[in-house]
Amino acid sequence: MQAKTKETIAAIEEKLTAKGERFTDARQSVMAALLEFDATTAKAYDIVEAMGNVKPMTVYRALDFLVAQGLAHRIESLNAYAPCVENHCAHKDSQYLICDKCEKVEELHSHAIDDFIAEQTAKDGFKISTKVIEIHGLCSSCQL
Amino acid sequence: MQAKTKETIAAIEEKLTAKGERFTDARQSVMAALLEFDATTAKAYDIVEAMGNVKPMTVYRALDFLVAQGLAHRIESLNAYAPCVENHCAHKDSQYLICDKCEKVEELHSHAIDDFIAEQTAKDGFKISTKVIEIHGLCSSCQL
DNA sequence: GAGCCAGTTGTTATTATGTAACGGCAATAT
DNA sequence: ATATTGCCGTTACATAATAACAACTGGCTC
Repeated sequence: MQAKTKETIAAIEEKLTAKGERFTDARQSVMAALLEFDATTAKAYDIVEAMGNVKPMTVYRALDFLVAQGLAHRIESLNAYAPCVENHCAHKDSQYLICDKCEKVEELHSHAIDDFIAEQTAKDGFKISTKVIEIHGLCSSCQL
Repeated sequence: MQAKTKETIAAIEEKLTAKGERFTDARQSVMAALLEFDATTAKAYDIVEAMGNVKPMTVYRALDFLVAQGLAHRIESLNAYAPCVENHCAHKDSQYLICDKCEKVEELHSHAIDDFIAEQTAKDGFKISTKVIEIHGLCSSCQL
């Protein structure tokens, strides 16, 4: 386990306990596993495998928790997850840039895109609850 | 089977043969089944069930074809499919408004949104290949 | 401390979703 | 007619996710 992972876990622990949430062993382990993939996406069963001796159910439950806490994102178009350590503003409205080669995920937080979509959908009288915005392609490093 | 479905199938047949594509029985049946769901999303296995006596593989193959031809869309966030009859411009860059109550899907074709995203991602040197933009919420009818 | 409650975990089984592989058949091309 | 290509049927399998229920844990209250 990378040193950085340990640090991050410790920092998260602090934040969660402050919030009154329980950062249990299972949750820590899954978060750690996710972080070890180093900003690339990981499938639930990748984590199951990486952890060894754990049941899928355990991993899915932990992932649900992490997503709810904004510590991970689910990437719908890949059935995968990415860790998220930075705590940005709302966190509900992000857009993901997913490199299909190196699998790294970057987040955009364009209020402009949000506003734009809100404006366009308002015309239809559509009431937005959640948005899935996942942009696939090649990151700058992988274009070489 | 609705009368409208038959018409639509016939129209598609014509268009596909003009393109040199084969609109086989399996493909027709799956397209018809998809249309019968009447603009709501359908899961692959819903179609398997609706058709009876068909294997999943058959349905998945037909769906792949239909998606490739722009006659259906895959909704990643639902693992589902929606028919698409109108032939709009590029067809690669649409945004979907998905009502979580009635399951109807509407398409936006906002060049503005596209341009905006292109502009934002250009800053990161990210080269876009495909975009998944799926907006969930309630359509105007279902808000009442 | 004893009892209680909500949240969490362990375990098993099951459902849902999607593919691989291969042989045969059908349409088209040479 | 024969080769080639694409399509289909079938079986088996792989991957993704959830249901259900019992047991445990941590913090409450009395």
